[in-house]
Amino acid sequence: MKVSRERAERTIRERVLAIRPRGVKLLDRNRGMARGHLTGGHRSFVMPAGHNKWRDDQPITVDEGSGTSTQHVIMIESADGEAAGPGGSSLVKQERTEGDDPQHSREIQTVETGDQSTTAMPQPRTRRSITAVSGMPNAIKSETDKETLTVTKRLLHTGSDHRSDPERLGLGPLGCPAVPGSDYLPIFRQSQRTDHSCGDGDRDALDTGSDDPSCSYVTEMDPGNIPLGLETQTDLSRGDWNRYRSSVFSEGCLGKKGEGLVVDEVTVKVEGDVPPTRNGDRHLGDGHSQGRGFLDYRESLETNPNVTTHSTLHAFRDGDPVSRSMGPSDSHGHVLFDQILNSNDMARTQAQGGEATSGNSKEKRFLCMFCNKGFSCLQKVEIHQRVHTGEKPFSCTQCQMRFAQTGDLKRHQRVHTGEKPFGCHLCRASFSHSSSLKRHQRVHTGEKPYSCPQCEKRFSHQHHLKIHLKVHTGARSFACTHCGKSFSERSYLRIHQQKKHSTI
DNA sequence: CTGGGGAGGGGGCCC
DNA sequence: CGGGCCCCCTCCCCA
Repeated sequence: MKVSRERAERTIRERVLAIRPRGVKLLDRNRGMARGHLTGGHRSFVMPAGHNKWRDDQPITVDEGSGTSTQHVIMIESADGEAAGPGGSSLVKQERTEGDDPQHSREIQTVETGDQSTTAMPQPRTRRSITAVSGMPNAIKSETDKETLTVTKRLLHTGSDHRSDPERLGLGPLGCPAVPGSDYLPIFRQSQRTDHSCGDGDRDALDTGSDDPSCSYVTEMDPGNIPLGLETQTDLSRGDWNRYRSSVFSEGCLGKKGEGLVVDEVTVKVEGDVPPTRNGDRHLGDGHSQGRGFLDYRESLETNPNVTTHSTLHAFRDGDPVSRSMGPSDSHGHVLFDQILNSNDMARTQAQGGEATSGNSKEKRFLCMFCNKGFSCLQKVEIHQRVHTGEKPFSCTQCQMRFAQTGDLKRHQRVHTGEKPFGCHLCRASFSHSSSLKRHQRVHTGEKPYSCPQCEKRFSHQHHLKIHLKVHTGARSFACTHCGKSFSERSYLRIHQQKKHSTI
């Protein structure tokens, strides 16, 4: 397998160098940062193992600046790809050929001009989804889905260390980094309008009234130290806006510096059915434990044509199409952005961070470009923005789960190790979560901090209160598909179906 | 059988 | 990086 993979890589490399030295993205999901081979791999184009049926002639439109060209996408599945599970190894090669498609040109133009023109695209192409599910059988979207995909080449940077691994990003310690080389200069040019920020007026405290629609950072590009290309995991729960934009950098599949080849910024606009939100997905699904639930979750992420990713590290440039799309002038972007945060996120943002920009603005000068929440340093805002972008650079070596924060990964790994370091001193119970222990101890203390406003009933779990509230509201949102009977809880529905209809 | 409630597992996110 | 909170999920018990 190794020989096979090396051969494939060598072939790709040779062809890349021969054909399009700057326009290649190589992606190997098995060689994420954990292995240190390809630290900047994006999951932008993920062909499922077993679905490597992307034809060699499936084009991706590429803006070459002065014109357009068509790239071919070739998926090469490593021999161990499928065996490695959903995150199996795969390579994506984009091979440039000539022969423009007028339709592609139109797509590029619409993207380059941004704004509503993208949404008003007269005849969206019907195209096989570029976002496919790893290991999922019906991954390829219906041909009827209207999807477009545009790859826009923006920045070429070769010959340097395209650092993408969070540990190598050159970012300082989380505590508050001295951004290397003062690369980032926060500039607050936020509009009084907050269309791009979920319409949360509370976050306008630091607005300065500039017409610039976005909170921008000026990046003084240091060719040798550009933090780019965090591997991206899309996350519908946080962002189902239709714009897909990520920066694709590769250090070269062979891990050799200087061969980095760049299809730099990839803008993929996908139009299709309204995507399910994560919450909706979960309600529709019937399992969420580590097995099936996770796969469902992945499916929701990767099969949905509206899955988007966004590499925030590039999003601060002026003239950036994404910035425009998120700007007040982009009504479509406004709508899309409203979808980014579900109501829970909105409420949480307001509750937890809504005052961040107003309470201590001097301390929290770095604003999230998506929600305007303020942070005290750049790295924190970058981590926060993963909430919106879906970037999850930290992957579990055991199960392919991915996390936006390293601490979450560390905590998750207790699932595999069985470690439960939080033991109750009143009983023998132990937990992997500190919060679980704290919650458990309410059993001993009798504390029930969650009270129902309707009947004064109290609960030790907040979720219990939430369920209980349905008693008052009469909400029954789980209906049996067989008999129509509705239930207030999914578990009730499931039990009902098991007993009445023998499903599941 | 249905539904209410207790409890634990675990991810997201912020401090 | 750990602590902590929030949230969703499932399982279980019991009236």
